[in-house]
Amino acid sequence: MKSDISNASFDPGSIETGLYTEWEQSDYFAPRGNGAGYCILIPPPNVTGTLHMGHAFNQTLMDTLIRYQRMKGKHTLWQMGTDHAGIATQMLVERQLQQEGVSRHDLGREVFTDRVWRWREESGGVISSQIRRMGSSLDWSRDRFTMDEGYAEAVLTVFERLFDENLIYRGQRLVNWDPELRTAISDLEVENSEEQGHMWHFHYPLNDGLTTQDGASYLTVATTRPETMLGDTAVAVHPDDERYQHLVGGSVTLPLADRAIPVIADEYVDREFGTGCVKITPAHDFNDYEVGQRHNLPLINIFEPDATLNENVPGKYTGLSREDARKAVVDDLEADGCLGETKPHKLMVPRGDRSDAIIEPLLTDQWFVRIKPLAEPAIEAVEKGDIEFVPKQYENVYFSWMRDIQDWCISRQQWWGHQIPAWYDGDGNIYVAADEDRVREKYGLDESTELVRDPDVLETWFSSALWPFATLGWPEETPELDKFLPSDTLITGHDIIFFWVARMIMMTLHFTGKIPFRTVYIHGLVRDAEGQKMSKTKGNGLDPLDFIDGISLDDLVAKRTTNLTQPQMAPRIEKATRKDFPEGIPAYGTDAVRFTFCALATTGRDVKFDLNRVEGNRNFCNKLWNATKFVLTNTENVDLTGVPAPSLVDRWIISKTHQLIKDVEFALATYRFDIFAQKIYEFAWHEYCDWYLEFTKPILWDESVDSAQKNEIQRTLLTVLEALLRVAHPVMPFITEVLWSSVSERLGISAETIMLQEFPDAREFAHDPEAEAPIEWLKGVISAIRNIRGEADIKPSQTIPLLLQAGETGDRDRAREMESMLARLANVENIQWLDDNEDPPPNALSMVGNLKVMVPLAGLIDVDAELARLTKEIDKLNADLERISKKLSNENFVQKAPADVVDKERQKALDLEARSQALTEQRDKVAAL
RNA sequence: GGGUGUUUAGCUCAGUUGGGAGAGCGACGGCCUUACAAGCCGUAGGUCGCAGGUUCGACCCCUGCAACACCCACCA
Repeated sequence: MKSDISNASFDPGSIETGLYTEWEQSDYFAPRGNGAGYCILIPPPNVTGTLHMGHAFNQTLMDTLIRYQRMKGKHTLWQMGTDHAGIATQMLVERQLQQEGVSRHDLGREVFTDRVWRWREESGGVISSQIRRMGSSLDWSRDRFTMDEGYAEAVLTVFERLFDENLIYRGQRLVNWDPELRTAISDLEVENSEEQGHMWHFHYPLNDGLTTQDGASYLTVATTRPETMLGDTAVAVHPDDERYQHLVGGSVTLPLADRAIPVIADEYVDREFGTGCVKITPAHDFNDYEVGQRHNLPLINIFEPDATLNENVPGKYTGLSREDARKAVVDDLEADGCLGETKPHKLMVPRGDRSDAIIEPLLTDQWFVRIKPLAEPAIEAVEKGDIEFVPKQYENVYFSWMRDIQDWCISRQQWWGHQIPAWYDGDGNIYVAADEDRVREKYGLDESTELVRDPDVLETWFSSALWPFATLGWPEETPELDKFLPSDTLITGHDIIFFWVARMIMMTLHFTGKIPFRTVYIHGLVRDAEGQKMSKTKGNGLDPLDFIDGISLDDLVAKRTTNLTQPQMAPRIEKATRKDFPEGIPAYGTDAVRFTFCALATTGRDVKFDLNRVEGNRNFCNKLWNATKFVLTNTENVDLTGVPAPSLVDRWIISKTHQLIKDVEFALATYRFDIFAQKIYEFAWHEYCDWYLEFTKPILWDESVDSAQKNEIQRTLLTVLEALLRVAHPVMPFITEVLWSSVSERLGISAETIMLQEFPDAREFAHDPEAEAPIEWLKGVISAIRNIRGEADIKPSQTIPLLLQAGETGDRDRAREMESMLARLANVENIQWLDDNEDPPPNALSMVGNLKVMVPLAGLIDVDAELARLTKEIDKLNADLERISKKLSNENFVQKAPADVVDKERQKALDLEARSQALTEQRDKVAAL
């Protein structure tokens, strides 16, 4: 992309828009070249979703690695794909229908799913365009959807094989039931939260004249779920509990229901807790279910799928909601004199992660994956180190879950998703194959057998689990499977380790015999600046696109307050928004946002997202822009022929470039995206711009300097900048592309894009300690003068004379050599060397090593201010000196510490002492004035 | 109840095998110096959560405690 940057100021929107389309149309994102394969799996976003902070963070890291590896010459694939997101998508469309006043049942299954497909067509483009706006270099040509034809084939094949291997079964089990969505969900989809409730004590009258030890004619049970008592089928006590042993085998009458239920003994009961008597409701509690199994208790299901009470309870309760039934039961028990004490009680309430409805354990027929046999090899793969987690401690999280894994409920009573490929005949026999024809063929059934297909669908994560191989053409044997499986790095948040990562490992190992990926990089979750989870309900969410492209305050308020699940929050959200963003949010651009995410990606902790960081990094982009502008306007006539003969400052910045490349490569190899960003920032701003560009000015602008010398500087300005842009490209693709096109042209490089250039090689930039030392010395002297200026309040525009004295051998030559830079960067004139025995005029002194840097007072300097500055400096030195002397006078230290450490400390003490002494003498002189 | 992580400058966070406490933002002071005021120069902030231990030496290793965060778990 060609654009004239010499007169323009930095405007992210104008350079970023359009560039992505050019890249994509030029097919730069597709795998290319003969290098080794490198592949990253994208966690497929919901097809009907919109980009959120998690995506932006996640994709920044993935794209940084992908672009880096592509530049390293790898045959790189980052494949695009989206997820059908069963429950989430169905809920969304159902909500739309609700606004139209119809339900999915009014439409019927086929019309409804057609409607979802249509919605997917309409809205699927949103997330794609947002991902493009992030600059993510995904291979769109291989875009997959978890319900496209080939993918569906993979899903059906997996289901059938697992069924045939007896690893999938159908059974009646107590499952987590979401009464609002009216479907089963898996253990992982249940979120437990502590909520305030009550503990009720009920009296169940003993039968046959039995009494307790203290003479009561009833047993007292405690419960947090009064309404479930209507389904009780026993009361349990601990077998060794002396208080109740004599009652075991007897019975009580269940009030309200007026049934006799047995008193049983079971180890499950905790004698210490409550009264030591537990009501047992096998059909509505996971523990009670187990107890019921052990004692052959009947199961009485008292709930309809929507959690209203059914006909298995006394008629007056039938049809009531859980909440109403609870109240009625408590009231009626009280009226009957069966209610004991009631007290507030904190309890864990299970809620559906999608619906937020309270989950009900319910006895239903569901499909399960027998997971243990799949888990074992998956555990082993991580134990052996074939798969590695970064950071390492997540392996323990993985192990602890995998070793205690429970069978996986995969059927959902929904319409949107992969319908389960199982058919039933009139006798309830089960047949599994991809479609009905294949069922008949496989099981030898003719048309006389009537088959009905199971109406349920598979949960979304069942199909996502196949992502590593289903996207590459499995069950066909494709070249892609060969090249890109296993993939290299999986980058994801810790919230989906169980949902997705573990299941991919199990499924991929089982069906391909290969691991799905070598490294799992786990990043933190994105929170707001206060560390709160971002959520629509709280109204503290930020849409990445809003600070990439900017948004007005009114638009932001509108966005945050529409479609709220709790509309009453709107005023509060509006107020907070107007306070936080009085001017709306400016457009910071994608590069700044990506750079920020990288900088925040320290290992293993959540990130608090702060827009101030984005602003700072936008400024960094601006810095790069202007530096390039400077370089371009000062290198117009550069001559690139001949062998480079870099000067000392050139050699210094080249050596720094060498170090930069080594540092960033190490950072990426160890997944330290924060260090990667930090090194680039540090080098570009504080070495290249702050120092090197300033060093070049006196040379470039001095008419007495010969053109050959200028040319070397110009050449280095360009080559270092060109390398820097390539180093930074993985994290800030847009601005580097634009700047690079001009810089590379100046260097005679003809190439269409930076993204297919090689990543810089450290060996092409000489490591040069002999150039670094004098330049660091020069920086020290300049800083010393600036310090005197700052502290003594000498105007920058005031040119001052400079005196130098003492110092190391060679300092004198250095000073002469770099006089022009010293003069310009510190605005000094008449640099004068004094012999060691010469007595300097009254002056302000600063020490650089042993070198005395002096600015004559001569009416320039306030004596009191100078005394204060010296005192401060001396105090600092003396504090250091004291600490070191103490160390050195410790015999143990001198004897036991390594000799080189001791020598170093001794040398340090000598230096400090000399400097302190010089400054102290100086203070006396100034004081005497 | 079990587990993991965090605790360093006003804020957000680095600190690689134990050997002189750092950055960004913010604050303060000074500058329109011909790339950039989205900038430049300078300055000030920290008994590194607490208490012990190991060591010549601890932000770093060990033990205990505290606070916060998150994950897992069936306590009626």
